Parts: sequence; structure tokens; C-alpha cells
Amino acid sequence: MPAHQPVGTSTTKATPARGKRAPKDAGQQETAPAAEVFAVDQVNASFLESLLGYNARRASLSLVGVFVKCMEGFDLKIVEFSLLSLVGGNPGITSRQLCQQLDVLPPNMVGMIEVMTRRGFLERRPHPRDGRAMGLYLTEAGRALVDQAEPQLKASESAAVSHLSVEEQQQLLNLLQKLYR
Amino acid sequence: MPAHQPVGTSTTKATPARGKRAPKDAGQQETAPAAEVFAVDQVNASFLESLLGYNARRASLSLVGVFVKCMEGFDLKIVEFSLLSLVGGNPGITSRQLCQQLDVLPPNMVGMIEVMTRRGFLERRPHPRDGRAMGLYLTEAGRALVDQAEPQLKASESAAVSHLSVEEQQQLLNLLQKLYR
DNA sequence: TATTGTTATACTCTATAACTATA
DNA sequence: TATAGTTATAGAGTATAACAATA
Repeated sequence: MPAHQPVGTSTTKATPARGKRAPKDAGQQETAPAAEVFAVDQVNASFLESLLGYNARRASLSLVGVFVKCMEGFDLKIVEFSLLSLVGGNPGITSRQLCQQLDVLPPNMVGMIEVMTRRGFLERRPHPRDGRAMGLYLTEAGRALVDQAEPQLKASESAAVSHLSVEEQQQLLNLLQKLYR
Repeated sequence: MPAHQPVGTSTTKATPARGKRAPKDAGQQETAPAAEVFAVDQVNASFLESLLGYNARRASLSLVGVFVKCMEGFDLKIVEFSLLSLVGGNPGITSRQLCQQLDVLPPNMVGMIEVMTRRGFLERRPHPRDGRAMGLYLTEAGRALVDQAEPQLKASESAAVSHLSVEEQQQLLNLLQKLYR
């Protein structure tokens, strides 16, 4: 699942010196010298790999991939699961509140809510204090889905990061939150 | 910069008990009782926030945002900078190799290379050993751009994570790489 | 037969403008 | 006047199929 962002791996350097290029032709009437050509065997991505942002993105994509695969079993996109999970934890939440939490624009939220409603996971009731808004609630099927999907997601993540110690996992969580909070 | 993935913040819980919902109507001919309605003040995203993947994504988005802003000064998208940086470090790299590194499909790479070429940052020369392929090289303007952009990116990231100690930054880098490598 | 680069094209995701009903 | 939800639509990003040239 790509996303307008680099994903590299290699580290070995087997290419010509960085920035090396054919010398500029000085004379005006001379025949241009044939430009040098190289073949790259091992791609060197050392600069990108030195960036925290690059590594954070790759790690994120890796875990998101695990989530995507896990949610395929429920025929849910990640954003759809997130929506249901939030409604599950916040009965009566409004469309706007979901938009803010999920960083989805209101026009794009409409369809998602409609799909989840048509699939029988969501229902809408009037908001107790705001006549413009609608509160969202899980149906029984929605609650069952969330109650099944959440622990499964948690388990698939645990399996994916099991090569890190519990201390490392906690450390990573703390550092990540320190980064964006 | 959204992206099919949740972005939440709140932690406080000021909503009804999780999963609470109106009792099911038992009788068949009875009038259905009015469903309970709630208002959510503080959104509770505690489950999502417990996931490493969620936190990794939020941290990643935060840093990518810094990169995007930084590269706007060069009128470059992140993927375009990454492309130029890779060509800079790998003179003669092919389109296919870039596709693999950047996780971009070949048909979608064509336009990027064309744009960077038209803007005078890239040039294409025949591949020394493969008549089907073309090697990519930075022009002088391209080299100048990369040599200016790379340290600027590095600096903007450093500023963005300056509230972490150098040890924490190194620790985070190691843990992130452990996660996806 | 397989691969590189390419075209055309479809599909998904994201963004903007504008409308209505209510606050 | 501002905001919640909505419609329509534009734009960017991502995906598949197929082709010519070369391996």
C-alpha cells in the first residue's frame, strides 16, 4: 500500500562517487564528449534512511499493512474500523467529531457513514441538544463486530512486534507519542 | 494531510459506559421505547491510542508534514525530492530501481521523471548494459537543488524533534528500524 | 519467454464550493 | 453570522491491461 512517500531498503554502496558527473564542455564548436554512463547495482538510500521521518513512515506503513490484512477478514477498511471503534467508545458522537478525530473532510465522511449504516453496523438518532446534528450509535451487529475486531487487531499487532521486548514496545510508544503530542 | 487512517487526540472520558445502549424491546406488539440519546463532549479514542500502529502513523504524519512544508520552498513534492535524492546518490539508476525504492508503480513513475526532466533537474542517458533501460542523472541544476534541499530537510527535522534528547532520537531510530527491517 | 519503459484508462482518495436547516 | 450535514464535482494518487523494444 504505497502512499506518496519513499520506501527504500538497501544500504550497500556500490555506485560511483556521489555527485560525480561528466565534465562540462568548454569549447563552443567542439564535439561534445560522450557523457559518462553508469550502472547501479545496489541502490544507496543512505540519506533518506538517516531521516527519522522516513523511518517513522516505513514503520507506520509496515504496521498499517498488518491492520489492513487483519481488517480484510471483516471486509472493513482501516478508516471504517476506526469509525466504528470510535462510535463504540463514544455513543452519540457526531459526524463532525468523527471528522476531526479521523482527519476526514465532512463531504467524505457522508459516504462512509452511509455505507456502515446500510451494512447494519450504525444507526443515527437525533442529537439531544443540537437540532442540526445527528448522534451515531452502534447497532447490535456493529457492537458485535467491534467487540470481535478490536482484540483481533490488537493480537495481530502484538504478533507483528513480538520481536521487540515488552520494554522496547513501551519505550517506542512513549517516544512516538512524544513526537506528535 | 489526511490519509485513509485515523488521527485522534483526546484521552478524557466523559461519555456513557462503553457499549451501553437502549434495552431491546421484548414484546412484539408493544410500542418501541424511545431510544436513548447521548451527547459526546470529550471524544474517547483510548483503544486506537493503545495501538503502536496508530501512534506510528500519527508520528509519521507529523514529521511528513514538516517535510512537505520544507519542500514547498522548492516547489517539490516529497516523492519528487526523494526521487532526486536517490538519483543524486545513485547516478545511472533506472526507472525500475526507483519504482522499487519509492514503492511507485512504473506507469506512475513516467510522469514524475518527465516533470523533473522538463524542469531541468534530471537527464536520461542510455544504460551501459541494457538497451531497454535508461539511466538517470542529475543535471547541474538538479545537483544544486539536492545539495540545498537535503541539509534543509535535515535541519527542519532536527528542529521538529528538538524536544527529544539526542539519545532518545537515536533510540527511536533504532526501534523504528527494528520494526520494519 | 521475461523485462523495461510506456500509453491509456479506471478506480480510489482527497479537496473545494455551495446549499439547507438550525444555532 | 456561524455551524452540521449534505450534494456535486474537481483533482490527486494509485491500480490494471496491453504494447513495442530489448534481454
